[in-house]
Amino acid sequence: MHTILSNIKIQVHEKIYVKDPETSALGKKIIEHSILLIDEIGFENFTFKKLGEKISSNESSIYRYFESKHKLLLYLCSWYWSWMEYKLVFGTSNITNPLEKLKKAITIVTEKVEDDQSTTHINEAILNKIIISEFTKTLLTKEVDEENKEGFFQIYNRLINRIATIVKEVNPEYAFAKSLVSSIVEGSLHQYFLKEHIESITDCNEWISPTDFYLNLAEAVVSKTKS
Amino acid sequence: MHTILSNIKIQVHEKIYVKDPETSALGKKIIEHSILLIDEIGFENFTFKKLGEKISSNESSIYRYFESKHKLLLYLCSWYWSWMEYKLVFGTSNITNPLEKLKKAITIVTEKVEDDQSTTHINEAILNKIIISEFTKTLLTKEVDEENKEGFFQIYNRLINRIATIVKEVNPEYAFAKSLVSSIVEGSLHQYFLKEHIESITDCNEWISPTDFYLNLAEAVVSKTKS
DNA sequence: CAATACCGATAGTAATACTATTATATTTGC
DNA sequence: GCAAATATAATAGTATTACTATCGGTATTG
Repeated sequence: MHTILSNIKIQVHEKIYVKDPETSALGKKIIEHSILLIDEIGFENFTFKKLGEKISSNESSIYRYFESKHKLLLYLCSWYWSWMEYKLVFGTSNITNPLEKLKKAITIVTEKVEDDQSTTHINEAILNKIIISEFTKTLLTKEVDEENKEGFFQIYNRLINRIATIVKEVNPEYAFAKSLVSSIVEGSLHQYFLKEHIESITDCNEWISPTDFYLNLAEAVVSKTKS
Repeated sequence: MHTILSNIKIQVHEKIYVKDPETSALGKKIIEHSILLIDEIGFENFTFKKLGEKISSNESSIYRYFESKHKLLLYLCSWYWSWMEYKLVFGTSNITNPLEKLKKAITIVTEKVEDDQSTTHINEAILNKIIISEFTKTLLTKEVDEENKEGFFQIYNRLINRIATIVKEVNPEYAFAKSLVSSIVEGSLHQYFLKEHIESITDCNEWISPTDFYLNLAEAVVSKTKS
């Protein structure tokens, strides 16, 4: 996996950034430390000024890469889902049995994320924590329609639809493939959050993972005979 | 339902407000118009100053009721879930068959919300729109642990657990009752959001409702034989 | 009818989320 | 190797936000 990932290009929509952070050392530093800082203090308390201090750079320099902190968050999310899509495509490509393929897909998108050593400036395990706490906030804004039209959620969209296609292969009769997948992907983030913060309304804990829960759920749902 | 709801007291944790808005005309006006204004411009753009202008009152007066806009949102969410809990308890009380009871419960928490005429200053249909767009934001903060400890999410918690108990009655073997319910309640909000804004990743539309999706899902999951 | 709670108005503060300008480094292309 | 182009840093400035504090007037109540 190492060599392959370092070769493929993680795609992020061009209009999300002013200048591509992958093209300079400062850009990479911005990405690397924004992940750490957002995780540390939360997106609400995160500012470009604070980030500038952390990387011994200037607020105004960061604005040359991202026009707002919201766009930076969109960048991180896009990057994450692109990386996840890669893992999905790679991890399921050689499985022919649809149900097995679906199980593998669900495992990939719901399992605990470990750091991917092939990207030196991005810690995926920490980025995943940000996705858990901040991703839905990128959708839940008054600008969602425009941003969706611009294609800022394209990759996420494609990821959901890839898995929905697998669901359809397992059971062409099932009428809610997209809703099932979007609720699994988003729900999985939510279960991880509850596990850490509001344990009283989840069964997920040290021994039971969101993956266990959703594998069980998906299997029950797609194998259900028509009612 | 009319007379009963106007008699029961919707409970909101005391520490959420500085002064109970139910005790004065201004307080009720704050609640009524904060719902309308948050729906109109979104929580991020909502300020006490703007609300003050809308109700021909002063910013500082609103601060006498809520110490921050975050607390006001917590109030609205608590109110909503308390109202929903009432509807749940009332709507399921006379059903003895566990599966029927569960179906009814899921229907209540996932169906389209209509305005409840018995509360004159609160438009539940619009409040529901706010819950869809803003509720998860109340959880996804750096203060969630303290606030949870304070009991600010108590009612939501109780609602989830009430339904989880019904799941257990239907199938005592099922190991993920709480996760199932929390993912249905939160997921339903998400599906409503997608239906309005990112239709490409949901099957819900004019004809298929989140309720259809989740009734089908829950039935499949709880009736599944142990694997 | 006096006390008191309530509300509105005003002022002020530190921080946020930027924009604009200028100066200084650094890179690159010839 | 040097000029030109580009990137970055430093500084200043703006409108807005999210409050806090104070004060004076009005309505309520005991």
